[in-house]
Amino acid sequence: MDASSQDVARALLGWYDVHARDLPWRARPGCAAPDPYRVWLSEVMLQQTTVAAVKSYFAEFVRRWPSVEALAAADEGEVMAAWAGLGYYARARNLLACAKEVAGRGGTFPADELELRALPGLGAYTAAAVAAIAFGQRAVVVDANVERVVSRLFAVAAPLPGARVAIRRHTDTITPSERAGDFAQAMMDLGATICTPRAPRCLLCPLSASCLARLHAEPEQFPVKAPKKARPQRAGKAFWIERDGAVWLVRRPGKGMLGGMRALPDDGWSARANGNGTPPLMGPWQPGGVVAHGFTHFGLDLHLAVYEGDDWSSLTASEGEWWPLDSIDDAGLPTLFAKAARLALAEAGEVG
DNA sequence: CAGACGTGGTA
DNA sequence: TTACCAAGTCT
Repeated sequence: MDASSQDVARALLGWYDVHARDLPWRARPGCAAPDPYRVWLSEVMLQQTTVAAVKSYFAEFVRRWPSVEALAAADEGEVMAAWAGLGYYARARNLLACAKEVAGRGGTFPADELELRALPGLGAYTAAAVAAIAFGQRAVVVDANVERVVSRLFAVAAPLPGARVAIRRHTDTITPSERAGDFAQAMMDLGATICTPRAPRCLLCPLSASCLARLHAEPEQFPVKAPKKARPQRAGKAFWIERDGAVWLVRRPGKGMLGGMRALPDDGWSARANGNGTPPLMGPWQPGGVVAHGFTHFGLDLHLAVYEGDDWSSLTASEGEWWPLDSIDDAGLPTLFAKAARLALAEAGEVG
């Protein structure tokens, strides 16, 4: 590490000592060492997810499952339901699988980055982050914040994702041996509050004197990104089947879209194709409203179809369950189907 | 390696 | 309203 790299780390840590965000999963300064369980849980929740969205989920998870052993013993359906609304549901499946692995080794997370990387749901970023934040290891932590800060600091002209190798090399250069966890969190706090995607607050930035983007061009021009592909628009149906104050819910297959989540029956829509219109039982159906929902890789117009018949005999318990409408909020429906349920209940309310 | 994989907030 | 963006991982 040359002198200027040390200057960057020193300036950033000095700024962090004053301006660190107070977040629920962070150890208070001067208090006990961070709890690896809380660090890991928060890092998984924060993957592609905002701090604001994570806070209430983190509080509820640590309340219900205060330790990795407690989480490892949890019912999978309850974990999936507790994750409902947070998105990227493979994270919840991997979370439980990881908890079981860690519980199997005595409830102790490995402190080594490579061993962490081998656990379910821990990729390059999360393994480095947990090694640094929970265990104080020097690890090169690169997330979207760090990519933005570093691409500006060094005016990296190559577009993402190809520039990742160069950005990682630059990050390695400025990462200190001491306080590696604070350094990583400081980079992320800087990216979240000062070195923002739009209108960065360079006048408040502790690194502005070293920033090549600020020197040569507009900082907003970094990071350079490859153009994005168009997002297809799809249409499909969700089926609302009500009986004696309960609605028929199914469990989606373990993998793929909304995998493992409780759901309304649907007609097979996907990112690739519209639904085929096939309902889960024969009989009279009435069209309901439409829910517009945006996924990362496609948009969906979900058309609600309401069953108006009185023969439910073809619905078997192995395929689904009757869920009481007065506790529909506890069903653990992902947001798309929670919206659809809200719409169905609102329409029923208007009629009745 | 490019695509699959959620959702809510912001401009 | 559309588009982009957020502490990525897996295949």
